[in-house]
Order: sequence, then C-alpha cells, then structure tokens
Amino acid sequence: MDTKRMAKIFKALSNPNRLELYLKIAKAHEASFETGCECFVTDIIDSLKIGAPTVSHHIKELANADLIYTEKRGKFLICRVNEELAEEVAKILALQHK
Amino acid sequence: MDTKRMAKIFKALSNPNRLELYLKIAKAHEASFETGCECFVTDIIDSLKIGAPTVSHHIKELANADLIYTEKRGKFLICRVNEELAEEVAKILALQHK
DNA sequence: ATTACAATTCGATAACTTTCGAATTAATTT
DNA sequence: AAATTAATTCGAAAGTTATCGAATTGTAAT
Repeated sequence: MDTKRMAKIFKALSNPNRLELYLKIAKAHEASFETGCECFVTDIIDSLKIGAPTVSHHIKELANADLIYTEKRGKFLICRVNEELAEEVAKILALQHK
Repeated sequence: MDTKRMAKIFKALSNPNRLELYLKIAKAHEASFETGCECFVTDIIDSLKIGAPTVSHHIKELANADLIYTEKRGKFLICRVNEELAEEVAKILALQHK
C-alpha cells in the first residue's frame, strides 16, 4: 500500500468521534454473528454526542477511505467494516519494526 | 487504550509527509541492527520534499503521540520508533472485527 | 574566534476540518 | 393524503494544520 493511501486511512480514524463511530460499527458487526442484527446508523447517532449531519459526513469519510461499506435499506443506512483493510493496516503497523 | 488517545495516534500518522517520516524512522531502526547506524534527522530531511522547520514540527507531533522516542546527540537529533505502541495499535485494529 | 551546520522557534498565510442549524429528499406510518 | 422519520445537502462559523522564510540557538569544525 502506498503512503498516501495509508495516510488517508489514518486521517479517517484521526477524529475521536469518527473513530468511535468506526469502533461501534466494528462492534455491531461482531455482535451481528450472534444476534443477526445489523448496524443501523440511527442507533449510533443516538449514542454519540454529535448531530445527524455530522455523523453523515463522518460516515462518508470512513467509506471514502474504504474502511467501511454502506448499504441503503429503505430509509435506513447500514454499515459494516472492511475487515481485510483493517487487517492489512494492522500488519503494516506491526511489521514496521520487526 | 481510550478512544481519544488512539485518535491522537492516528492523527499523528494522518499526514503523508509525517507518515513517511515515521516509516523512514522505522526502517532506519530496522536497518540499525545490521549497520549499527542510527536514524539521524538530517538524512531524512534531505530525502523529503519539505523544509527543516516542517520536519521539526512533524517530529514533535510523532513524539507527542509517543510513536517515537528522540534523543539529542551533539547537534544531531536521533529518532527511534516505539515498537510496543505500534504493536498495540496493530492488535486493536486487527481484533476489532474478530 | 570565526564560521558552518543542525535544529528550533516565531510569525504568517492558505487550506482544511469539525460542527451546527436550516432546508431538502425520500421512505414509511398513520 | 398527511405526518413522521432517516438521512443528506447546504452554507456558515470557529478552530486547526501544514507549510514557509526569517531569525535564533546551540554545537562542532576550521
């Protein structure tokens, strides 16, 4: 992966609220294996201290960095993490100093 | 690790030039086991397309996020990566969706 | 002692980011 | 059909960041 792409990914995770958003999506994704429920943005909005327009913007940035996938279902938006990318970034970080 | 701290680390890696700086320090660190040489900032400045004041600023941000350690030796500055932190972040990223 | 060099600090500027409220769009419920 | 709800878009304000050139500090070489 080239440096610019990597920097873009880190930038997407560099805002506390956006990172929390990402972590919640990841957690919901994990939980979905047991509950069968998916990650609805509505629920996340309620649990963060920022407004809907801001959440919408943050989600777009995460998706733009390929960190999450989104899918519109009726009037709801569903998100799930891109596991492969997270793994890839994790490996690069861990291997840098090996 | 709490979200704020994590976001700070990602922010430190979110600028392409700063990330390149970090990766170079990591690479120099790795090479040092064979060559015995350490990572001098002077050499890095020459290899990037940004000025010394900017590099100085970037290094401070990396150090401030605990991503690197710095040591002044004479008129030179030596940097090395904080391996433990990189590992820790890598693990969090990889485990999020497991 | 003077010069040269590495790095930092300062002050400025241009660009970008986060966030909001208001308005809008689109889908569902009543 | 009207009202409600989820999400997006827009425009703006406040704050932050990257970068630079000039000036400064501290160390080493001549």
